[in-house]
Amino acid sequence: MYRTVMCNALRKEHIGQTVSLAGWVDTIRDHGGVLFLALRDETGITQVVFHDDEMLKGVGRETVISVTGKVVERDAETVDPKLETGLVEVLVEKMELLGPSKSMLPFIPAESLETREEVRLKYRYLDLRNPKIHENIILRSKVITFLRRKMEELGFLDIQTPILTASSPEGARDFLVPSRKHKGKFYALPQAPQQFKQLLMVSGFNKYYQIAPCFRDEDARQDRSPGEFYQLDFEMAFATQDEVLAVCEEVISETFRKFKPDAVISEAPFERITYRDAMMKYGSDKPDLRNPLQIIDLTDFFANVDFPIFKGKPVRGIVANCAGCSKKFFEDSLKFATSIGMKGLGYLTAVEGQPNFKGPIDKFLSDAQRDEIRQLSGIKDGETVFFISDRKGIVDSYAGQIRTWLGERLDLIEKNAFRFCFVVDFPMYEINEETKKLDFTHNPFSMPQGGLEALENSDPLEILAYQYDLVCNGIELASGAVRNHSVDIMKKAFALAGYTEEELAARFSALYTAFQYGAPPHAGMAPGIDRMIMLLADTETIRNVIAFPLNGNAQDLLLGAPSQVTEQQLREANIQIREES
RNA sequence: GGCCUGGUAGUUCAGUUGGUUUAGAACGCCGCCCUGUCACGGCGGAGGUCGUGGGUUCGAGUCCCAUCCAGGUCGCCA
Repeated sequence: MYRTVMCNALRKEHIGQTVSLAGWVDTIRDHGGVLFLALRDETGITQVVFHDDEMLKGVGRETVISVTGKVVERDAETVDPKLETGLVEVLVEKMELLGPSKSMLPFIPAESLETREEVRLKYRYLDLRNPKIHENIILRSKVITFLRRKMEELGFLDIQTPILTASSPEGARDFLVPSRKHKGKFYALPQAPQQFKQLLMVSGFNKYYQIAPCFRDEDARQDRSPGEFYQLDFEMAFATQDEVLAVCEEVISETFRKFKPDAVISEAPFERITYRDAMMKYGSDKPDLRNPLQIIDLTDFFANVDFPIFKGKPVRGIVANCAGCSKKFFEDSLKFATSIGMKGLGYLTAVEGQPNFKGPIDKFLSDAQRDEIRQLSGIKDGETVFFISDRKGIVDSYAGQIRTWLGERLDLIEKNAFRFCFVVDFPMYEINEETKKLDFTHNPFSMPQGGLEALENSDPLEILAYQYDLVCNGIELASGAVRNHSVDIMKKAFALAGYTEEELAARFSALYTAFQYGAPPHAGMAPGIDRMIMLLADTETIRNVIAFPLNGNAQDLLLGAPSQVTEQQLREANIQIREES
């Protein structure tokens, strides 16, 4: 037996007992004749005391030892209030060195957060000893367990789908795995279990879920780990959009309430915002509702103002209280605007008791127009309205970025809050700027609103899909859709995007065929596990909630992946490496 | 792939307009001292291809060019 108690177990009532502890040496304080050693395991720290420094030969920081000794009370003036075990200590009688450690560590675990990420990832096992990072991984485990319990309770079945599968049409780049037995052919790792979960619905499974690994060969972001990530993937037969959103609401809000009991969390039902409204009011399809600022449309107003720069273009306005803002604030706002590609940033400030506004655009306005803009914007004395104008297609994004900048700069973002909303009614199609042809906006599996009738009789760009996102604090947490389970509607939907029935049948042969043998209507969703835990752990990079993450360059610095393989492995996989000139 | 920022001791960083003999600090590491610390303390010490290659110059950590690496960001991505 290495230990009889863990390092956070001992309390006053254990005084007098003989115990064994095992763990890592956190610190050693040598007083010549008496040595204090902080022994750490996953649960905490216990101070153990040596009176013979010979016993500690070869023991340094991060050495793994086990000790046996008697639990004694600490004198009142020597208790350590920072430790839960601080009232007692263990007088060591016997020590065993279980795992020596090099004395020169790349970094001290407790200080890993100040260390370059490259080094942290190379010595990830040391990094993971940092209690903060360690806690994130424990939290991850607890959250996933909670999600599983919740899904089971709601009647979902946990079903595994293949990892070695066929290249799928999700839109991202696939990871390919060469086939040994089928020369020149490849498996692909799933970008999501999309087609399989739909096939499960056709198979008669009523509710499916899975903590599903997803693989996409795309570049990393702060909130997007490269290569692989996990989703709480679920799908429901005979379900409407509202029924899916209700499940999502229940699971997500309970999860956040359980793991963030002190935070302000949106009450279910979460606000539903149409894609069109989100783009207009927040300038983004993933609005951060902690930011109270909203964007207003001033296009019609400026159509009648003799201001050449805005003439004939869409114009957006944001009212913010900048009273007391310095000249530098306005200079910075302009600097930010130009940094994101805007040509300028106009504004007007309402001054108490004055009919005219302060700001460069005022001189273009008539008195009637000044009244009108006060009405339209609801601006009050001391407030400023900022104007964003550019061509359609980019003006919303600019307005959104200005909204975010103002919110952050003016410190308007609500603290310790999780503001959820569903963004719904995404357009089914969009125009591809290069080819001038119709593309699916999201994925081609979504059901168009209005069904076949809409596809046949409406302007395709006006058709909405039963496609929805869950957004929290400006982060896209989940995405889902009511699926298109009708072959007839599918044919028409693909025809509009320029695919023949033969192409449809070839590209999606499994679904295309399966749907001809009795497919139930079905719908689902997939919240991102990593992002959810990132929010719950209140950490700024997604790599802090993954035990062994790839770095931003999609490399595993610990095991050294990707790596070269032997000639024989290449031969067996029927792969030849092309020499670049 | 584009752009921004960075790369100096094990780690985190400083290093001025190119010029102070031997490139510094903190933490860590090693040695000695210390019987009540808890981020113990004191004294002493080791530790550097200034990312790499080339160039300018009497002289380069510092300037120029190229290149590699890292972080962020856009493209990409649900």
